[in-house]
Amino acid sequence: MENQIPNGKRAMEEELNRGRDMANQLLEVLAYDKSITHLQKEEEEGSNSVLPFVEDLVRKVLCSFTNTLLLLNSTNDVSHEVVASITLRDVSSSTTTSPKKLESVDEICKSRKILSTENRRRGYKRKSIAPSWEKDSSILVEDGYVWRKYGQKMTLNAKYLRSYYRCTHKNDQGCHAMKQVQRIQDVPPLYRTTYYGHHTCKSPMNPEIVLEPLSPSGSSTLLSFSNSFHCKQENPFPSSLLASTKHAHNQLSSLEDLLLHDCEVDCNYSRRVANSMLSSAESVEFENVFMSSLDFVG
DNA sequence: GTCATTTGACCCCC
DNA sequence: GGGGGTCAAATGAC
Repeated sequence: MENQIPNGKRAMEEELNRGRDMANQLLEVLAYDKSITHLQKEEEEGSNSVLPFVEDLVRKVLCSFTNTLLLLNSTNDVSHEVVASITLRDVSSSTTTSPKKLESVDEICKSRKILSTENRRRGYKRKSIAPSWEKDSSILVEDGYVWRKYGQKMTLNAKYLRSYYRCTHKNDQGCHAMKQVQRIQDVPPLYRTTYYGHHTCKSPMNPEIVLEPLSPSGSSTLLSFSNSFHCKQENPFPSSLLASTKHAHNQLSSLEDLLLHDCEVDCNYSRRVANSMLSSAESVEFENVFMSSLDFVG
């Protein structure tokens, strides 16, 4: 049954995967080039570099590949909208305790607990949808969207934590796309990324593209991206990779964390990317962390 | 002050 | 009943 995918479709998938891989490689090259020319550019203030423009273009290409793959994996005969089961707790009996009336810290704590247990789950939703698609990869490919981590969990039959992400634009644009990242293999590192729902947001990396709804079809296709380029860690390098200093800092801390606790990643790649994101001083600081992490690894 | 991540707890669903 | 998905307070970074 699973082999009923038409050859044409499979060929398209392979071609799209290849294109996407190449776009990723190009992005990597750009990041490397950026790090090399970083100091030069500082001295050449006012020079009009085309790098940001090229980078933007590459991201758009990347988004196109991602979106096309998503669309390709959707089926025609299933309802577009993914309906998550929404279960609201009976709120009629809930009480609102005013902390102002409490006299002791203990009581405040207790009231917080009460508020937590009685009110915090009113909007509780549970995903009841089949994954849109999933892929296994030893690298963690940029998909052109910005994700926000909302939880992580150790699962029963897994050696590693599973991380839960939702689209950053869930609140401002009501985008319900989600993904899970589960490391499934140690050596070589292998990650399984499972996508749920679809992006209805206009990604900042790709403002022109709004994804059409994906079907929640159970016939998710396993996409194996060939790994002709080196390891890029998943969420610590989201699509906002080079977008802002703020993100760069966040990613640096994630990167440090990776280097210290998840040493299987390609350190050289991480090093280049991190350096490309940072100022000279920060790069020096990062190098210190990097070198000490190498010492730690031995 | 704002925003992202961490983390313990809640609770749906198998 | 327990696993796993989600929430939201706490915390940290900027």
